[in-house]
Amino acid sequence: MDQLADVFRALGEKGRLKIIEILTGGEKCVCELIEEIDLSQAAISHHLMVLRKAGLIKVRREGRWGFYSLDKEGLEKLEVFLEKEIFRPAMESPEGGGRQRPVCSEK
Amino acid sequence: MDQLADVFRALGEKGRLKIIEILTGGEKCVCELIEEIDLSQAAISHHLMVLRKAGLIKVRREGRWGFYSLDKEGLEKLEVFLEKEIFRPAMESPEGGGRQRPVCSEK
DNA sequence: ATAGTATATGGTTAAATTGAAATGTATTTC
DNA sequence: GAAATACATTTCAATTTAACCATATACTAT
Repeated sequence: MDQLADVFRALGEKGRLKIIEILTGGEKCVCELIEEIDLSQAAISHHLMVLRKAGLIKVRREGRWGFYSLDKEGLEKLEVFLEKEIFRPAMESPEGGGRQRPVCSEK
Repeated sequence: MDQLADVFRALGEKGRLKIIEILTGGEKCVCELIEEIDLSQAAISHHLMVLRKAGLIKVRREGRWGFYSLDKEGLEKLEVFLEKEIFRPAMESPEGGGRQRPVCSEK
């Protein structure tokens, strides 16, 4: 449940979100990311690391190149959690508890 | 697209995630959150502000009390974005681009 | 071996975030 | 009106994070 916060924190940055979006188009080489994103190579490399630690992407190394792609397993875990624990309960929860006085007033 | 990062950043903290989870049970008074979460009143108040700015929760004020609940509209926007822009494309993207050599090697 | 290319990593610094404490502000109760 | 309650806001120190630069590694080509 603490890992989950890491996942969201990883997504909570413009550059990293951009990386994820690009990778929805399929596997990409680091050099392509560098071309498409206006950040230094070092910064992108760092962001890739953060996303990888969060379980959102994975690498395949081929010689001196690194090919990154979405980690479908990690994303699916996220999707399931969000649906089951957040979105569905949220939509089903009553619209306004309707209370006039809270619990704290009852002591 | 920059707001979106704010939403994720808001979710990327244990305490705030906990608040969201509690609120999936329906509207709650601040005092209830204070009882259930092991953080100072000030910290919780601050987290509530962050979540509110991100459009994830909303307040209803009743006298001196504040009742917080999930912002269904904001959550639905998030859900739609994730499904359309991330999860679905991710699942449909080819498993491994299969390239042996990247774009950068072609110059 | 040498040089070059692609990427990762470590050090540094600035900025953002966190939480605690104190204080401020309504609102209610007496 | 005074005291108490519920909560928000400000201030500050500690921690975390992002970006840059320089350097390191890993592989390739010569």
